[in-house]
Amino acid sequence: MSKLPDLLTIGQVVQRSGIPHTALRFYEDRGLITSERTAGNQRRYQRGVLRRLAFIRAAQRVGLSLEQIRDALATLPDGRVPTRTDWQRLSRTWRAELDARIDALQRLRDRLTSCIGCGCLSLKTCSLHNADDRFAADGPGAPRLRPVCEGGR
Amino acid sequence: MSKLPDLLTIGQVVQRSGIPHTALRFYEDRGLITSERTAGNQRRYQRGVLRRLAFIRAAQRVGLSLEQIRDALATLPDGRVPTRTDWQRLSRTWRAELDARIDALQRLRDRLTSCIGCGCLSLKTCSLHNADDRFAADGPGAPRLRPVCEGGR
DNA sequence: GTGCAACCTCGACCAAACTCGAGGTCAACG
DNA sequence: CGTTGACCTCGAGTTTGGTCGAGGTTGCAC
Repeated sequence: MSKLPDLLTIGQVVQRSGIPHTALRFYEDRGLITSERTAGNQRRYQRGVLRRLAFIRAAQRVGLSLEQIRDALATLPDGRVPTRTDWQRLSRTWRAELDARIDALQRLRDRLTSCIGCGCLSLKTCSLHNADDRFAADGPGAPRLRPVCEGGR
Repeated sequence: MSKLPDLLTIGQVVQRSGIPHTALRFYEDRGLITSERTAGNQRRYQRGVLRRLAFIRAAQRVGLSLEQIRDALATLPDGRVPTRTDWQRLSRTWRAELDARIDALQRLRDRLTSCIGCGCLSLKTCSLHNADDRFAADGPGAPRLRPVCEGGR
């Protein structure tokens, strides 16, 4: 009986994920994915890496940094293949963060229209400016989702 | 004469905008703002620069690149102080862009939940992955600033 | 007319997220 | 055994959006 091979070469992963090999190695460096090695020191990936990669790309698309993604992936079980439940847990986290992000964007859009749009924009009184302050002072507590763009550092 | 002391030093602009002087010079280099010079070669900003700066920060917050912002600002009249109407025109542009971004984020969130969340994630069939493909084809060169979502391009 | 803060330029450096290239190894086919 | 293509490491380069520091000038108060 022909059985699907359990381990993928880097070339196969490139082909199936669309992610360049340079990026794969980069992700490995950064601890987002892992690989085993053959006797000849070549990488062999477990199938699950494809799901991880899809997840990484999806998370990047919504503006999360590799560091944040790595931290999230680190919550997946180490020894075994993640179950549907494991992924669901992660997904719920992203869902909440996405909701927050959408919310922030909508607020911003509405302010932008009513504030810049009306020509009243003043650094003293404008709510857009105040919004900046609020963002800047967002500090204490858990590290928030990186804002869409961090105004000044 | 009633010559209004309309011109601000860079220090004053820093104080009133909260943007560091290094960034101000950087923005000037990139053509986002302009300044006049005194006989002694020091920058003097027109009052309107404050509104421009607020606009720049607001646009950055929603994930637009300085290049995009510069292009948008370039549509403002060159010789005269922009009127409310000028700003309104710009604001409408952003409004559309923001709407598109919000839309894309929502779609992504829904897909993420229904796709990764359900554990079905497959690189062959998953719509998340198909969305990724467009990304992978982005060609060589350095990565663009990761947009909130690749909706507008 | 001097002291000093504020300002100037310019080049180096930072961080993220990669890409590229050089120089070498491994695996499989003929 | 030789060739070819896939793979390896490691360091340097790229873009965006800045910051930092050195070394020099300006502006204003005393």
